[in-house]
Amino acid sequence: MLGAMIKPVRPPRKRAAALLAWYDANRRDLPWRARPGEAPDPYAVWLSEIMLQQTTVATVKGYFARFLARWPTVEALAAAPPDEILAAWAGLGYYARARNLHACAVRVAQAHGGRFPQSEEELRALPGLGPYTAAAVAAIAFDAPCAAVDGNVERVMTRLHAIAAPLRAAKPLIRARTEEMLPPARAGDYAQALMDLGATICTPRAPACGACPLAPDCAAFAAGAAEAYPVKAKKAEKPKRRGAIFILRRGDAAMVTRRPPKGLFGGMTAFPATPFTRDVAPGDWLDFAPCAADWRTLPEPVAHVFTHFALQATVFVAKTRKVSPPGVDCRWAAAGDLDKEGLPTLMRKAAARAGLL
DNA sequence: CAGCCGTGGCC
DNA sequence: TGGCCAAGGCT
Repeated sequence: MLGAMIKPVRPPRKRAAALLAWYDANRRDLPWRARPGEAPDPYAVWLSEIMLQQTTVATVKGYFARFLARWPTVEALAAAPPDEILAAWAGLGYYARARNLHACAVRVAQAHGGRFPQSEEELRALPGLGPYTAAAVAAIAFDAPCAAVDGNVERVMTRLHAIAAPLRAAKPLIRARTEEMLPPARAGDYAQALMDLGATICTPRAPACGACPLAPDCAAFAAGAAEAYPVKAKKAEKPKRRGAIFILRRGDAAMVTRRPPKGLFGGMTAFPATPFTRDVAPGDWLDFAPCAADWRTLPEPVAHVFTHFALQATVFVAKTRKVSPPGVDCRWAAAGDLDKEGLPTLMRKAAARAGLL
């Protein structure tokens, strides 16, 4: 009877074997993923990992295909004008990723002879690669024995071990639990297996525990409380802000400008606008117009929700006959070419509202 | 180190 | 409909 109260959990190595067996039978076929037995392309692995940061697989697929077709190698990407990369990234969000993408490509091309370094430490030193991405590229592209801990893994591990501490405090334990299962070989498959499990079985809501290869070991499942994990801190209330976007028409063209290199939409092409990082009172809006003109507001403001605030942007439109754009970094963009300019989604909404798209 | 940084889809 | 979520990194 001794031990009758102890849950018969398999040792980490057995759990990993069960996970890898499940992965071999259920792995997702993704465009950036090497087929079994084929060598992964480190460039494709890296590019996909950057795009997938806080971004869904469905959204990334189109961007990944376009980038890989246009810039097939890291050298090609390094040689591309940063503006073209930013424009191609438009709509994907978190534009610092695009700036770091190019900076990283240049570094790999120049300092590493066009080959990605294989160690987690060297990868971690590249722009845009944090703890997760460095480990993921090392494991997936080079089979280095590294544990890549992302949101999927955090969910799987907090459930597997019923880790009730809030996520931030739980991170060291989650890492230890992930590393203890790391198989000596197949580190890349292990990383991808955990992500596939998190994406298809161990989902945030309504997890399919009945189909989970780790269910026999899962403390949360045993307690019937899988959905209770991970425990997250309360989120701050999302502020509501107001602002304005200015569309200056000159015949068929509209004035666009280059956003400052950092901050919201850093480096992107956009219409002139009030600051969005704070609420700007309607009475102050015209202070930020690119020039004096007969500015008319469109009837309905454009609504756009960012990660940490919700914006209601009133769109102003005016016509001018001046030949030269009124500001530094300003130029005229033909309405028919606006698609190629690579406008962030908020600016596309404004253009559409003004009838330019 | 908590705040900043996009977007689209889901229920 | 609004909150939550998705393969995080930077400062």
